[in-house]
Amino acid sequence: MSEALDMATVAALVGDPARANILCALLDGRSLTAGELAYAAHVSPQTASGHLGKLANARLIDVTQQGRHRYYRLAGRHVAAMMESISQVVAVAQPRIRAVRISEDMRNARMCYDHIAGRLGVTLADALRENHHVEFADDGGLVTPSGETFFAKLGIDLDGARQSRRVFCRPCLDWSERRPHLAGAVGAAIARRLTELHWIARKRDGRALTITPIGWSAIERSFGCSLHDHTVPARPALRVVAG
Amino acid sequence: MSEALDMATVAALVGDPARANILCALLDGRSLTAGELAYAAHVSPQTASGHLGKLANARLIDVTQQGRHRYYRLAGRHVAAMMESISQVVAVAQPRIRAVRISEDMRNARMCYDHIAGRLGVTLADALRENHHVEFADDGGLVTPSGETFFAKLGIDLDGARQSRRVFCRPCLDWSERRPHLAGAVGAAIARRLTELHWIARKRDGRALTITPIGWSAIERSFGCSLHDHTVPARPALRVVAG
DNA sequence: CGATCAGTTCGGCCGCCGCCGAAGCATCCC
DNA sequence: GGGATGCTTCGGCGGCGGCCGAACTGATCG
Repeated sequence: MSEALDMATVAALVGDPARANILCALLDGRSLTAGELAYAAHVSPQTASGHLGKLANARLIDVTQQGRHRYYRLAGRHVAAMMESISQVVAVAQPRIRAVRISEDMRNARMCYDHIAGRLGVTLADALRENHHVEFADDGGLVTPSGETFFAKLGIDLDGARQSRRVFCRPCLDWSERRPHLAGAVGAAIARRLTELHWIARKRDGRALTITPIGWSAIERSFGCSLHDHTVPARPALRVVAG
Repeated sequence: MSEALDMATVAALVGDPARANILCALLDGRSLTAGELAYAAHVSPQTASGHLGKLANARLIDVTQQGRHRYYRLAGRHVAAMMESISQVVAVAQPRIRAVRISEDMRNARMCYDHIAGRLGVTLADALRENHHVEFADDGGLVTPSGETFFAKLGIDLDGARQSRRVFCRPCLDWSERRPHLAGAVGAAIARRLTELHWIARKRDGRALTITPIGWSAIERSFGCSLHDHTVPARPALRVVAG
């Protein structure tokens, strides 16, 4: 009974457009400053500050101060999971025509809290499934023995992931592609490893990802998939100079 | 971007105490009349009607008319999953002293959408895990080969459950016990089968469950667990007469 | 057919909450 | 120290939305 009241409180926090925008902006797992979040939420700094205070007070987000900046981030995976499940309800309940313009960068490859989403995420998940390295059900999955050796060869530490007490392997309905990509501990481990190998890299301030020229062929080779659906990799020299 | 707006809309629907109460009341998967829901939400019938209209309009609940009654139910598992994930955030974010009085009936055994929760749910999950019939990770799990035969012997159709495209097996943090019970397709199949066998039965209008005298020993025997933590089964003769 | 009951619709009241301007603190830089 | 900049607090305005009383619809029953 009182549980429902607490749930209403939490839901009401997410139920404000500005706060929902803030939480969505944090969904990629990074820390953002109050100013950046105010901009993302399309509200003034004072207003954002109020919202951030409420979210932090309810322990949906955490803060760390750094100089005169305050960095906010999601309080944990459980918050990301909640946002995802709300998004699922939206997808099921309001299957309206997707007139919304999704940036091509985001569609191609992006981070979804701590794993890879977008065309790249779906392509990788398809490849892993086709090669019987993983199996999916509606809201769960598992890594096959052949998958174990495959991930080991890639340098992905599955035992470590398993110890994290997270599920190994979980399909997550892709927001833009409407087909599952790989989430869970394995999804996070893959994203971590591919970043480490510089096969993928975050674009400057955004959830979008770049597939590096090295990564392009390396991913196609090791995952046995084709990335031809993706746009050509952005000129890396330019990016390095710009960065 | 617009996705965040939609999410805010859905979250705002859950964010009202009366509506949260309504959704929680429907969490056991049954259909309730508008009047019952008004009572559950502690609001007048007119007010409840307004809320129900909004929830139905947003496709969070479905309606069927029967005579002069209108029966409302959750629009699907995705809604139950969302409510569960919100509840998880509440549990993690507000670990305050549980001063709330939980009814002993509810703590002992209850339905959680379509599977068994409460002490019984946790006990069953523990037994299944101890006997290596299932394995759990943080947010996923699997049925072992020994589990397959175990469930088959109980008359639980795992293949059918697998075809439903739901995860086989998923731990779900128990609301009252703070430890995992078994959810997913297997959880639902177990609940269905145990009801079929009359080992458990719903108490009259509520999520709470009764363990029948037959069920008491049968469950202890077949699952290899002790139910001594549970209260003695309520007098069945009385219940039959009353029902 | 009137009476009753379940449920919804209408209308108006009221309070909560999101919003921004202005001011108040910190921190950093010269 | 002075003056930026980043963020928060305060205060008052305005509107959305939840609430209930009253009236309406439609089903059931004698």
